[in-house]
Amino acid sequence: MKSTINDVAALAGVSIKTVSRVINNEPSVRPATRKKVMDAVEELHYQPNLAARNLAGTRSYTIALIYDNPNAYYVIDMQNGILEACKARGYELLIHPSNAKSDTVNDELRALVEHSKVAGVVLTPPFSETQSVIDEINKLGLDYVRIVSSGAAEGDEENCIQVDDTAAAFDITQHLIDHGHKRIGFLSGGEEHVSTHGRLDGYKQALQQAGINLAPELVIPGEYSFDSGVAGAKALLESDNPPTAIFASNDEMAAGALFAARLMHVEIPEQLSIVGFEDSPFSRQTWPKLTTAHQPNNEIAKCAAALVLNKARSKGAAESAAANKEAGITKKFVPELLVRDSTGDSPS
Amino acid sequence: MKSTINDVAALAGVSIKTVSRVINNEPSVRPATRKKVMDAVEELHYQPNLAARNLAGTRSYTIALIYDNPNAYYVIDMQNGILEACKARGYELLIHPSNAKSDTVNDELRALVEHSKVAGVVLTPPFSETQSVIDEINKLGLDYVRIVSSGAAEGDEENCIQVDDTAAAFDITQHLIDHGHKRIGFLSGGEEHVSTHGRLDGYKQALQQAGINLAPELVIPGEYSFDSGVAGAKALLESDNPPTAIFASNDEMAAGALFAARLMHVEIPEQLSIVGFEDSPFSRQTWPKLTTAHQPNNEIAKCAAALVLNKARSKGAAESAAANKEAGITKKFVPELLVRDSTGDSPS
DNA sequence: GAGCGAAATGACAACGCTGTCAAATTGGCG
DNA sequence: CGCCAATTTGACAGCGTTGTCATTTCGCTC
Repeated sequence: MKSTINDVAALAGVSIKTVSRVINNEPSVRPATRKKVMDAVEELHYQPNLAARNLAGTRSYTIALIYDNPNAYYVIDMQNGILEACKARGYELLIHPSNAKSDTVNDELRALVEHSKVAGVVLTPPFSETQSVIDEINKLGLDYVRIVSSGAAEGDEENCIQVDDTAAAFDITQHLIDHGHKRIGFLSGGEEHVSTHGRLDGYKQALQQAGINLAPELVIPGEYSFDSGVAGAKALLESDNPPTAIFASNDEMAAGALFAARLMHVEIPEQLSIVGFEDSPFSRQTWPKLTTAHQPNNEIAKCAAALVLNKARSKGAAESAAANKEAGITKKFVPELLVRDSTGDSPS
Repeated sequence: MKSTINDVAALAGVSIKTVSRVINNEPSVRPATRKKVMDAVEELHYQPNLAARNLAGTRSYTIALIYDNPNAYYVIDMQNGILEACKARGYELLIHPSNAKSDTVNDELRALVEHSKVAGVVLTPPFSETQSVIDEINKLGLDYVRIVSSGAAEGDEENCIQVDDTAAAFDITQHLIDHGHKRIGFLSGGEEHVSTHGRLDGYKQALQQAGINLAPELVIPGEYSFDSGVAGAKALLESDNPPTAIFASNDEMAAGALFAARLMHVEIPEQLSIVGFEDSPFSRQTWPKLTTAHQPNNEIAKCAAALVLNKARSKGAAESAAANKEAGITKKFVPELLVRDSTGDSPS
């Protein structure tokens, strides 16, 4: 039924080692031989057994996605993107949700390597921005790719897929300013995320460039959640001198802000403009639909996965190939402004 | 660094086979020996290597989750539940999104078995309700658990985790009836889902029991999506004799209905009541918050995973254990009515 | 067409575990 | 105290690959 490398070798009339060479794209196989083998592979629908490969080889065919993110859409997008890249190259993906608070990631990482012989990992915030995690990974000799907010790439650009939160936040804020808004509230994400600071920076830069003074009371701390968006927007709207627009650090918070506005009978966008960030599916399902910044998570994930996979692969093969193959992999993304219905001209 | 079964055997002063027996909980090991081995395992932090196990054994330590569902929350809940169960038993989970339309599942299933030696699968709708898929799985000799709408369990209750959509839909409809609603619109999910029919049945039964005639024009076909909810609700509201309440087959459709209502300046719940189904996180983030039926997906997934895992395990061990272990596994769930703010008394 | 270095191929061990089956140990009983 | 059956333990092969290293074949040169 299921064919092994032996079957292929027999059919092609070569040794199993030669088959191994062909399927691993190693050099030193004559074209004629290679063809014979490939034909046999084709005919038998041969697929190398992963367990055997992982066991025998020095390199492994499994990578892991490590995350701690309550946002289902984000996780799914990431996951699907990585899965695509894996499938294309015959790799397997281990999903590993963890807990940033509990501080057990490092142990889990070690277990992942020893227990399942993982070759590489894709790290998402906040792990991707935590030094101790990166140190551990280096100690373990794992290949990795960090999906980070630009600020966190430091001297490690090689291993990072960057999202330029600052530039995108600048654009968003500018959009608000263009509509005549001068008092713009800012709902912050969690302190531990570098993106929180990046987005705040973009907001500040846009204000400054427009000659608008930063009003510290308009910047509300929060944590990337719906409830936090509700609370933040409420605080803002109940203040003495409420803003005419609110920049929520992500779509969930924006949805929360929308909820708060509704609660307080504030019309959107007539009396208040609200923007989000990420372009989550539900930013299209709110009323009104949210103006936001499109963050292509699926694409980001695909690039991240392709990057780790190339690394893992280039270990054995020609190192030079690495740079070569990175062509087609985008390493820096700038979420693009997406104007929908939650923003309009300033009422004042 | 990483210890193998040999290290444990050496430290415990026994053969590797005995160690194997202990870690697999096989009988025929004297308590004293067992303890020696367990101490050694402890001391070395030994964890069996999964690739080796999968390669050597007849049984495997990997299961797969097969799904085709655009609802990120659903998938994540399922996934996390299964992951928990897997982790507890040292299993690995392969995530396998597929496409019900493309009809490639069967091939993919086969590849999963041959390529990765998967031992069992958890199937979610619509695959769990597709006979050809189930046939293929049986042919492959895979253990499986189907998460299905009650109607689809047929004579295969043993392998099913059932969700009683009919009972839950009945309760929801009853809730509406209790509030004086007599014209209740019904927004259907996709035809291919058995749950669609189950929910419709519950709706019909409640109407009948209350002596309300079914108005066929109030039942709108759709497909479990936001857009479909918008369209369905619009059609209903624009009709000559619009309903005073709408039962949307899931929360996404309900959110769509909310959107349509807003568009048409219909106040919820004053002029129209809307209910959803599933208790997705965003049913709490709409305005107003949705009345819905709480479907405990995470719990369902955990039970499903525990069930496949028990099956895979009991293969070698005492068969009798199976029934025993199933204690604690719920096999039938009835989503519970959750009254929030989108329903109220009938205006008429 | 003999000789040589390079390229292509193959034989075989090893990866870490489980399954099979044989060997050793145990305990009960006459 | 010895014998036998039952229980416990171990030796060894094998799972399907890859890595190492030896062997064969090839393409030239003179």
